[in-house]
Amino acid sequence: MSSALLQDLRDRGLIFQIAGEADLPGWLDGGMRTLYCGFDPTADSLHIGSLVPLLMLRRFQLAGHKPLALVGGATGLIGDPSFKAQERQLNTPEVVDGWVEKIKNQVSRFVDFDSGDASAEVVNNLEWTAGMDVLTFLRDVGKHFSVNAMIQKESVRQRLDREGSGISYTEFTYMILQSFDFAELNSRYGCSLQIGGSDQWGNITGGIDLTRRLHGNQVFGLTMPLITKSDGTKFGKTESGTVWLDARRTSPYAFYQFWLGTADVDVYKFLKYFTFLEVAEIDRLQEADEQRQGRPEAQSVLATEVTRIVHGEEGLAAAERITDSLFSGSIEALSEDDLLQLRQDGLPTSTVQRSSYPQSLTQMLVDAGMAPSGKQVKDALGRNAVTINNQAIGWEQNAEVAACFEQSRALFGRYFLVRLGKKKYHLFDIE
RNA sequence: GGAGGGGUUCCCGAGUGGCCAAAGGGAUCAGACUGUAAAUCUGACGCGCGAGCUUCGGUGGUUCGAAUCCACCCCCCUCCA
Repeated sequence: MSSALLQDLRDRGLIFQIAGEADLPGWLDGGMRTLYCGFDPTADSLHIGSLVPLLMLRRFQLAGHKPLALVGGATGLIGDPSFKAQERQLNTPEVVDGWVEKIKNQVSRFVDFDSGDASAEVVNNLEWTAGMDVLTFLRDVGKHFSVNAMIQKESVRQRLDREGSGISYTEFTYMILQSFDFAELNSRYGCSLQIGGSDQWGNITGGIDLTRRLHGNQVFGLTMPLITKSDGTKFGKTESGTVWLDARRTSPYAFYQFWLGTADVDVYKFLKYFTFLEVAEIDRLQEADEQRQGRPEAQSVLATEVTRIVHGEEGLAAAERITDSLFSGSIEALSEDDLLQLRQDGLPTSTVQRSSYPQSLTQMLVDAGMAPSGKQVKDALGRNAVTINNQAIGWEQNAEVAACFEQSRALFGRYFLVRLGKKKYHLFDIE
């Protein structure tokens, strides 16, 4: 059953490196196996960078294996130096602890906890590290690590070689902690496969070595490729920052829009990475898109599928509702209920008092978070790139806020839909 | 503790007394072209509608004038002890 899984993962381009490649297919076919992937709490939410490993856990579960999602309550206190250019600021234990709870919750949505023997579990590595004393750690764990080998790892190479940065003993120890996790999960759960991003290779192989030395067991590792975009810019960022999995940080609407904006050259690859659609189906979609003139369908499929996975049917419906009304329907066609719904669905909204308008439009839009500085609004105004209820506003009207938001032009006496550029919308509720 | 090298606007990185709000590249934003894509071209890119205001690790000082010079301090890196 499971060599098929590996084949599928290969077809999707999801496999970067495998440790124990020769034995892994047979081992997976031999029955239900337990695997794990770690997620460190570096914020109160994971971002889309964690989506591939999360879905990977699910893919293994669907193939009949048992996934463990490890939330790094301990490792999150230390900070992973892998491929990081600089030493990171430590967070307080209280803060990290709060994040652990949130991330546990988040992670739980991606795997199935009611799957018989293959039911997922969430574990926290603080459980087996918090009580360990330094001498035990150094004698029982540290003794198995060769510093000579550790400094050879590519993941810390730039911190060791590069002039102008360095690495603290604390971060250098991270690898040992994560390795110990693997060994510990091996003895507690019989866990024998760790998956992670390609940047985790060094940490994973460290854990494989330690498990063999400590318990004499052969375990496996599998890494996924770094997600890249064809234009070389970083995946997962938008002008407003990171794309988070938490709906409170990135609304389902914004999330949906993020995927909709995927470049043609990347979209089929992302469909394979981020959805459960069959590879053959994705290939068919690609062919159909290539036959057709003009706009491909793939982006829409991608946005729909991923938004459904992360935010559920309801979140998807909200995102589609806003998208449809803003980008295809004309806003005059919206009912007051529709506007309220958009607001609830996560369309950015501000309430402004009629009596206390800001001095200028630039100020108002900056206050609303539509642009980081007045300069950018000014620029947009100069190019007729700002519209209020579909009416273009020019630079000369910058100081005439009241006129721009004149009540007679309002939708339902109070709403103004302001567009900046092609894609940024904001609803103003004038009281 | 000693010697040397560094800390510049989001990032990388020039700049060593005025022509510096500070080269260049990247990222980002807007416009044109399009398909809410890419590529390309154009413009913006410390803040402010504006007059103007605030920046080059920190604090003082020299000077008509300092990112640039001086003093002290903080932080980072390399080598030595």
